[in-house]
Amino acid sequence: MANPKPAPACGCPVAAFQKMISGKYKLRIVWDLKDGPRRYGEIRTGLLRGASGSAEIAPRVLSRELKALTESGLIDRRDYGVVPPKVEYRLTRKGKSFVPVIAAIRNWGARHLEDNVVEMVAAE
Amino acid sequence: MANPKPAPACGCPVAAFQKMISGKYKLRIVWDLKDGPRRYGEIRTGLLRGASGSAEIAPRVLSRELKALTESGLIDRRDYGVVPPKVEYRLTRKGKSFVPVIAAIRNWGARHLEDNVVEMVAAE
DNA sequence: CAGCATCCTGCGTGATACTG
DNA sequence: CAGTATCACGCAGGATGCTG
Repeated sequence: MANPKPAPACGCPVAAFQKMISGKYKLRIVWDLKDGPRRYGEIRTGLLRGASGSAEIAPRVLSRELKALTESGLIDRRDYGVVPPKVEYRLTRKGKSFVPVIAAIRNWGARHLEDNVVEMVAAE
Repeated sequence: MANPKPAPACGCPVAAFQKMISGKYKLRIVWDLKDGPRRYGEIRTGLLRGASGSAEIAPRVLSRELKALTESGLIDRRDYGVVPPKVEYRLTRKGKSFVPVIAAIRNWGARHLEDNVVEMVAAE
C-alpha cells in the first residue's frame, strides 16, 4: 500500500480551513485572543473555564495547537525571556481578519445548534 | 466589543460546530448541496473532483458523514424506494441557513489561505 | 511559569469485499 | 445504485513526570 501523497491539499478552501482549525482548541484560542494578548496560563485557564467539567488540558496538546496556529500565521508568540518565563500570544493581522468568521460561526451556532446559550448572541 | 462578562459557561457554539462538521467531507457536502438535491453517486463524484486526485472515497466514510449530517438536521435523505435504488439528499432549512457560513469560510480562505483558488470566489 | 518527553488509547479514515 | 461488513492503521488527544 505504498501510496505516496503527492497532492497534500486540494483546491478547496474548505479543506485548508478544516486543516487549519483541526484540533479541539484552535478556534477557541483565536476567539479568546480577540480581546488582546494572553499568556500561556491564561489561555489554558480560559479554555478550562466552560470546558467539560474539570478535565485538564494536556500541555502537550495546548502547546501543539499554539505552535500550529503560529505556523499558520494566525497568532504570534512573544517570549519575554525572563525568569520566571513569560510568554504572550496575540493575534496577527491574519488572525484578526479571521475573528469575524468565528463570529459568524458562533452566531449561527447559537441560533441553530445550541440548546442553552441563546443569550450569547446578544453577548457581543 | 466591550464584553465585561465573556464567560458564557461554554455551551461553546464553537465546540458544537466543530463536532458537527468534523469529518473530511461534511462541509463540502453541504456546499455541494446548496445548488439543489443530489444523489449519492453525484455527491461522491463531486467530492472526488478536486479532491487532490487521491484515491476513491470509501463508501463507508461517505455513508457515515451523510448519516451524521442527517442526524444533525442539516440535510434530508429521500429514498425513492425503487430498483435500482435512487436516493437524494437535500439541504434542510437549517442546512440552507448554514450555507452563508461556509461562504464566509470560503471567502476568507480564498483570501488568506493562498491556494490556487482565488477565482473560485467569484465563480461560486 | 511555560513548556517538552514518553506511553497509551479511541476513533476517524482508507481499502476491499459483499448485498438488496 | 446505494449502501453495509470487516480489517487495519495513523494520529489526535489524555495522563504523568520532568526541566530551564
